[in-house]
Amino acid sequence: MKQRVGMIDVAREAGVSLGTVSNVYNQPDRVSPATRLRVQRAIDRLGYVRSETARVLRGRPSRIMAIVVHDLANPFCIALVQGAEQAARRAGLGIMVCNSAGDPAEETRYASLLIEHRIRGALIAPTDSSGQSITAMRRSEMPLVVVDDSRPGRDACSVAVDDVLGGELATAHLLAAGHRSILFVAGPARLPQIQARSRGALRALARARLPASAVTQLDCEKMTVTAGRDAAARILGMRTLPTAVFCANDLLATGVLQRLFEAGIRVPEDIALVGYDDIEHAAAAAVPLTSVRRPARLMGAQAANLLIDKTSSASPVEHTHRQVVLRPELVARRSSSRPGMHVPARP
Amino acid sequence: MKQRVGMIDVAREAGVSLGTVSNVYNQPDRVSPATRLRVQRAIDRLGYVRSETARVLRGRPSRIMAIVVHDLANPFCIALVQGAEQAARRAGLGIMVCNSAGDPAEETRYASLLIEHRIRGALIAPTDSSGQSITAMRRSEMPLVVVDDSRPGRDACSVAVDDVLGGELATAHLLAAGHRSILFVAGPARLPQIQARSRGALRALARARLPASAVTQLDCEKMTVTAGRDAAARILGMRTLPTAVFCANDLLATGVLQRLFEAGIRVPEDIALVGYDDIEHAAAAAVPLTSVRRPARLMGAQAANLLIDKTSSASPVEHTHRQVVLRPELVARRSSSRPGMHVPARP
DNA sequence: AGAAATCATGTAGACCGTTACATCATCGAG
DNA sequence: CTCGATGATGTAACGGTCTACATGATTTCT
Repeated sequence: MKQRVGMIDVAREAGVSLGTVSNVYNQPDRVSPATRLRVQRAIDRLGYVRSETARVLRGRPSRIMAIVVHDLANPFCIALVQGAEQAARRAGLGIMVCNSAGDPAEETRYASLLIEHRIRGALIAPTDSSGQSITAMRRSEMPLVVVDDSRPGRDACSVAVDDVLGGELATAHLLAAGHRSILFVAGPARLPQIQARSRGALRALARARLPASAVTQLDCEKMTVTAGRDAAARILGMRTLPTAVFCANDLLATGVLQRLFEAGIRVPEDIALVGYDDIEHAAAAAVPLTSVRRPARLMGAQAANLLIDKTSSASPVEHTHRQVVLRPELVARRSSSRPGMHVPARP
Repeated sequence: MKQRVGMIDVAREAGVSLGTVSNVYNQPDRVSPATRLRVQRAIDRLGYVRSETARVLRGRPSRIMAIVVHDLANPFCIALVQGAEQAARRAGLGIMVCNSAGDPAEETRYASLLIEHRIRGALIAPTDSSGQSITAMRRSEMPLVVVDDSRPGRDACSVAVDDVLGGELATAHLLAAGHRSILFVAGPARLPQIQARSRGALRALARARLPASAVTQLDCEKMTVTAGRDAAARILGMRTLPTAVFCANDLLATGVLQRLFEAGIRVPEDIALVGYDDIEHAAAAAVPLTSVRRPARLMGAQAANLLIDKTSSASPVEHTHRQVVLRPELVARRSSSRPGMHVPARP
């Protein structure tokens, strides 16, 4: 069982001093080509690998960053992760994925794990608005980028989508198709994203000079397919059915679609349906789903790049927080098309 | 701008020595309750957090482990990650997710990143059979668990599914429904998993005393929805259509289903369809998809636990590699039901 | 009772593998 | 002979863990 081989061993093997080996890595041009080669050979011979652990301890920025999401089962989060992973990979970094599963306690636990590891920084899609873990991280001076939190906070970098506009787009689309009885199937009302989308719906009504009563809201505890099925069950129990349903999320919409289908209600003929996020699944559903697209991969990538810039700049003091707000986009598909003017099946 | 606070600061604040603070963490019962409390208070007051970096450098096992998958876009891999993440969380560890994107070079790059970081260990779903990165890791003595590689190697821990059985189950199911002209839409033929499923198909034929010609194979470069659409296009160009299609993967099956539908071919009436993996999406498809279920989350969790056990045992020398092989299971849904005996729509 | 052994607490100091910085040779040019 | 370059060396951090040892109080033995 051989001992771990360190820089000293390499130095001895190459017949130079410790510092020279370090220089070969960090200031190659300060070392004469001959010595450099000798050191290189020693490194290969011994199969030496630098210890990041020691480098970080010495003050170098870590090459690991983290992304904390609230639901790994949600394709939107997955897309965020993919985007971030891709950007990180380009910069030679690795990504730690933390699933808070919507539990603020888990989020906090992960936060302390990350702080203890002195990682490069974190992308965080906060679970609750209180932002306990965020303040914990900020206290530890860990670089942070907040993702998918629409509230305009000037005290941190963030990447988000204009959810008010998103809600407006969806609603306006349905209004334009003639719907005057729209149900907004919302997620937990405490989430700022949900509130924003709801405000967007109202704005659409105002723009169209229609009464606020044209949209009613139905809150759900979770934003999953199952929750969508439950919501649909509640819809079916209503005295008068809405003519259109706008869901806060494509998973909810998928659940609603399934349950309505089972009840023999046709989409879009009987009820028009619009989702949110435009996850990949949406286009391939039984009835291709109209949805408000949020560019998740792009968001992940932008957030990661923001963090990388932030932590690469030589002078971290003069850093100003940047807020990126992306525009959502309505993707019309069959689930909301007016009878007789079907959108072709091909996505 | 305050200086980072370390153990010495805590010690000074509590009026004890450095070692005592360390003992409060590592051997709490060696220090008197009074002192312990005093130290605790100092820690809280100063907002001190231990540096994992320093601990690892001193020889403590890291609290980060990694999982390397070949395609983050594949729900099967996501499920693996979810399982591993859950298990890791229970053990207080964090998971680093690395997407090799099917590129052995990336896999190797990640491998060295992981080694440099001296992480706890790695779960790896290898991209190519050569296993370059695996040998790199093994040379560095990093604990390893191979996931989803069916080849029986006694030189590493592994968690896999019996893919031969999986291929047999799917084929036998179709044979039992009377199909005698089955097409196996395979992935890259070099992948051992694909080879195993193919062998399974042959075994099913042998068991049923049918000629090997009852199953033909169609290779695809990738295993994505798009590849599935392309495969379907090729199928449509055949002189005589098969009566059943068995896809190496649910993504392929989804693509095939879409393309066949567009061509006006009904599933299962005209062609029966069976997928593999049983991703969540499969049950919710337009035509619920029959599939061979692989318990991905369980695999991820088991692999993670294997790794945790391995790295927690006091005596790492007397460790014997364990190979876990799980049984796949056929989940019959409408896409393969015989006309007239429909499985109910509800998944 | 006095010496010795036991015990609970703390302390001191040597690492772990790097990096940064100050120092020190060496040598040709002016 | 002094000056600058240039290249290599030595060493002090970084923030912990851990072993060995000092301290004093309490118990045990003779």
